[in-house]
Amino acid sequence: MATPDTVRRQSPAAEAWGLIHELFATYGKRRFHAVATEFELSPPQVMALRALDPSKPLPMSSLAGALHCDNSNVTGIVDRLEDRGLVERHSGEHDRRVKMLVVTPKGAELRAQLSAALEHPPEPLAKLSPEDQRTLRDIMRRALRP
Amino acid sequence: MATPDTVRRQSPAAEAWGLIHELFATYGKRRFHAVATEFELSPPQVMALRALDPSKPLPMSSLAGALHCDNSNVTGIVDRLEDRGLVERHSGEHDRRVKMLVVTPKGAELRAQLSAALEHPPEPLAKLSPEDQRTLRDIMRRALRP
DNA sequence: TATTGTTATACTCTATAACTATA
DNA sequence: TATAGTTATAGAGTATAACAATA
Repeated sequence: MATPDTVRRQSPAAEAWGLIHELFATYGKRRFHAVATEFELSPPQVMALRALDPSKPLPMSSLAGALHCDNSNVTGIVDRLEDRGLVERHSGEHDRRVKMLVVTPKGAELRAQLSAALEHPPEPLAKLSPEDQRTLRDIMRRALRP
Repeated sequence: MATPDTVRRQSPAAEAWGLIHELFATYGKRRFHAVATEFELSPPQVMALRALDPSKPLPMSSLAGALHCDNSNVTGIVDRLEDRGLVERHSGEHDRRVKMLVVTPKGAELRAQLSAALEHPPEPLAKLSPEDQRTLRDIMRRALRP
C-alpha cells in the first residue's frame, strides 16, 4: 500500500485504525487466501463455514446477515458447501419456509482446521514484547467486550 | 460470526489477533463496502486506487503484487479505472514492456475522499479511553514500524 | 530464453428482480 | 399481503494458460 498521502495530525484512534487496516491488508488477507486455497475453498466459503456454529443450526437468512450479503448469494455458496458434504439444509420445524444450516461432522472438522490455521498471529504481533501483547489483548477486549 | 468453538487458552497475541479479525470483519469490511458503493467503485477498484501513489507512477505488475493477485486480473481493474478517467497507462521509458500507472488529478481527488471516508475509527475504538487509544496506537506503531 | 502485459476460458461472487412456497 | 429461499441475469473478480511485444 502506498504511504499515506496526507501526513497530517490524526487522532490516536484514527492512526491505530489505519495501522490495523494495514496489518490486515498485508498479513490477514494473504493468510486467509492461502488457507482457503489450501483447503480448496473460496474465501466466501471459508467465511460462511466460520460463521456457522456446529452446535447450533442457523437459518440461511442469518448467514446472509453474517456475511453482509444478499440471501440469493448464500444459495450458491451453500450449494457448494453442501456438494462437498460440509453442511446440510434441514427444513425448519416451526416455519417450513426456513431452511436451517447444519454443519456435518466433516464440516466441523474442516472448520476446526481452518480456525487453527488462522489463529496464529502474524509476525508483527508475534514479535511484540509479551507485555505489549497482553496490553494489546486487554485493550481489544475492552473495545469489543465492554 | 459464531462464538469461538474452542474456548481454550490462547496466547495473548493470538487472542488479540482474533479480536482484530473480529473488529475488521464486523466494522471494516462493511464500512469499506459502503464507501466503495458510495463512490460507485468495486472493492478491488478501491484497493487499487488506494495502493497507487499519485506522486509516483507504478508498474502494473507492482500493483498486482500489492493486491496479491495475478497480473491478468489487474488488466480489467485498471481498464475500468481508466474508463472513468481516474488513472492512465503510460509506457515505461526504460523498458517498453512495462506500463506505468499514473493517477489523474480526478483520481487523486477521489482517492483523497476515499481515504477521508475510511479514516474514521469504528465505534469500538472511538469509545476507548484517550489513554487506551494512545496506547493502542503506540503498540501498533511498534508492531509495524519497528 | 525470460518477462510484461493482454487475451481467452471457466468458475465464483455480487446485486437486482422475478418467482415459489409458505405464512 | 409479507417473508424465506430460489432462480435468472448481468457484471465483476479470480486463476490458469496461451500469446504478443520486448528484453
